[in-house]
Amino acid sequence: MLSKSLDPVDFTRALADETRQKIMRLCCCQWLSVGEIVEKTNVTQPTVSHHLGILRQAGLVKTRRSGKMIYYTLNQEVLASGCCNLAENFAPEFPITINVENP
Amino acid sequence: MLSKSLDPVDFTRALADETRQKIMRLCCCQWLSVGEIVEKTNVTQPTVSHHLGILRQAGLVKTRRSGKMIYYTLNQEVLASGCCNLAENFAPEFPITINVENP
DNA sequence: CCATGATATTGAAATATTTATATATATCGA
DNA sequence: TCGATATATATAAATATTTCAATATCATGG
Repeated sequence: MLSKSLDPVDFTRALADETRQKIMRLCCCQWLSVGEIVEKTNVTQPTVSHHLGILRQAGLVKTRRSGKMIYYTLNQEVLASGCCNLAENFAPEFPITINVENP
Repeated sequence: MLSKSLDPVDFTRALADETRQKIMRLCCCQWLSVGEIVEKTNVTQPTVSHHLGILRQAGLVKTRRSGKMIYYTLNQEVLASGCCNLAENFAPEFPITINVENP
């Protein structure tokens, strides 16, 4: 089942930052701990936490705790449905569909 | 032919504002003059011009002059391809396609 | 329970964005 | 060309965002 998608303003605002998109790229298809994300970006740990918080609030990441570490991964489903929602709202003449993978 | 789409950061930043989305909604399927857009929003004419400038720079609106007036309409094609691009970048597991209308 | 390591939160500085007022530019009709 | 109207630009104030240093919280091993 596809998730309920964000309001387009909230959705785009959550995405509209270079550092957040860098983080999103990093944990797009894998689970990374905060420390690993810090290593792979040029920003401090609190800054990474801040951006992860914004992404989390928007439902754009999933989290999993393992011991002291918290692992993050991008929620691609929410991302995809947000993109479709955006297109449905602002580009109705160019219908877009998600080709959901067979389960 | 589908246009070359924006960098995801530029694309989302252009969209990430409530006033701009209001303007985008207004001129989504119609041509509106700046004055008409001002009437239908709660902001002043310079503010509308400012936002139209941001949308124009991102290629998200088309313009047409008729006498003293300049008409704007949303470039749905750029919008749609930007959405697809975003999804391709950040949600590769949920492939999205534009169903281009038959020409 | 305490010390340690991982992540989150607080507070503040730097920067960017949004908005409005004032002004400039451009087009048209007389 | 002048005046009127439509839109754009410049400037500045208010607000929001990004970032970091300092500190707090949370989970684990001893």
